[in-house]
Amino acid sequence: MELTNTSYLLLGMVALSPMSGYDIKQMADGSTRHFWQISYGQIYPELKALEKAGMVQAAEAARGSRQRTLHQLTDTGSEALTEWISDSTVTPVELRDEMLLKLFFSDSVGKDERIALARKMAGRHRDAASGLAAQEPPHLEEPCPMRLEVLRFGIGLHTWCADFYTQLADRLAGETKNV
Amino acid sequence: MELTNTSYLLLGMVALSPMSGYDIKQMADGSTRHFWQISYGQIYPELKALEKAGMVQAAEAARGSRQRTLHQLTDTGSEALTEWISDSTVTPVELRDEMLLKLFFSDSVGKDERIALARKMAGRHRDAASGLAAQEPPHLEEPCPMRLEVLRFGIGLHTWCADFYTQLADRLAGETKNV
DNA sequence: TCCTTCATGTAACTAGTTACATGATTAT
DNA sequence: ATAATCATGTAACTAGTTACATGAAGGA
Repeated sequence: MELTNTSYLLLGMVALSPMSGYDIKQMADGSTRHFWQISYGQIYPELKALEKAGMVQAAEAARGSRQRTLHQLTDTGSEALTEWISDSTVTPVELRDEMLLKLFFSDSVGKDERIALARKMAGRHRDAASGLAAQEPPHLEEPCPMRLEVLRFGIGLHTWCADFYTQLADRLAGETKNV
Repeated sequence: MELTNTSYLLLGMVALSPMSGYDIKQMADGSTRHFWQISYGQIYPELKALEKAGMVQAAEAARGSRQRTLHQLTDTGSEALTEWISDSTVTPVELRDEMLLKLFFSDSVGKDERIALARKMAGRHRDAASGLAAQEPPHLEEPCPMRLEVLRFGIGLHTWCADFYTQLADRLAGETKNV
């Protein structure tokens, strides 16, 4: 079976503790979302496939009469996960930004629209940064240092972006030429 | 007809000057690639669709017996493009980074592997930044200021990332605890 | 001669999203 | 009551990539 990065995300999550598909989605939304989104449409079918491949083991764990299936990493799954993490093949970071595409072509529109766009972008990144900052655990204990490092990366990145676009907007507003 | 962001990328490109699908690909690879990739598999069918929708006008412009179809923006296309750029609806930036996903889960692997990964990532961003820097025009004339701003954004972003991962790797290497 | 670049295209595939359906539990 | 949350799932769709095919022109 060919595992995708999303498969490894699932393996990595159940490695932290046994989880349901719902748990994984919650966890991912609160951690990996800013650089790797996932949806239920991937999670549930993929968990089934991983179980079939012997990478995770499913166990019924209903709460009352509300069904719930916990998934636990197997030795095979753990091995596959470790191998994947250890393989440091360089892969490119993929970025897609509609607003940046607009900014790229915005020479043809009026100055005010251009500035407004840059300011919106600055705001977007400020919001993203503060959203991530809210995820930071209040206590200074560090059970999983790298998760915290990655979170701080996200905060720093969006803060940098916010600053860039703020400065850009200010600079554009300060220029006298162009209408 | 429902236009996608990729459609607008094509419109934006042919707005600069009439272009063939091949030209667009070259242009995009040398400019928008770092935040909006495109492939021939999208370009050619989409150009046909845009022509049918009256957004671009195709004209045969063979060089010798080597075929070539130039596409020119129509008034309808120009209007659609301007409207799209002017609409400053806030859309999220999409990021996908396999290596960052590995780093996120790398608490379970050895310290050396973790550091190696961070260094690889630093290198990746250094390379990306210098690749973009090579795109910078040598002459200081600015026909399309925003294109240059977006390029500088890319350079700055990757430089920031490179610095982050370098510092992270150094910090991890400096720590005494953990094996 | 042969490799690279110019140039256009398509078919098959992969990944991922959206929208929906179902139903139990808990909080307001 | 009823809204929100917990929980699982699927079908249809969309976007995008990959791999291939074709062929001419130009340079080594």
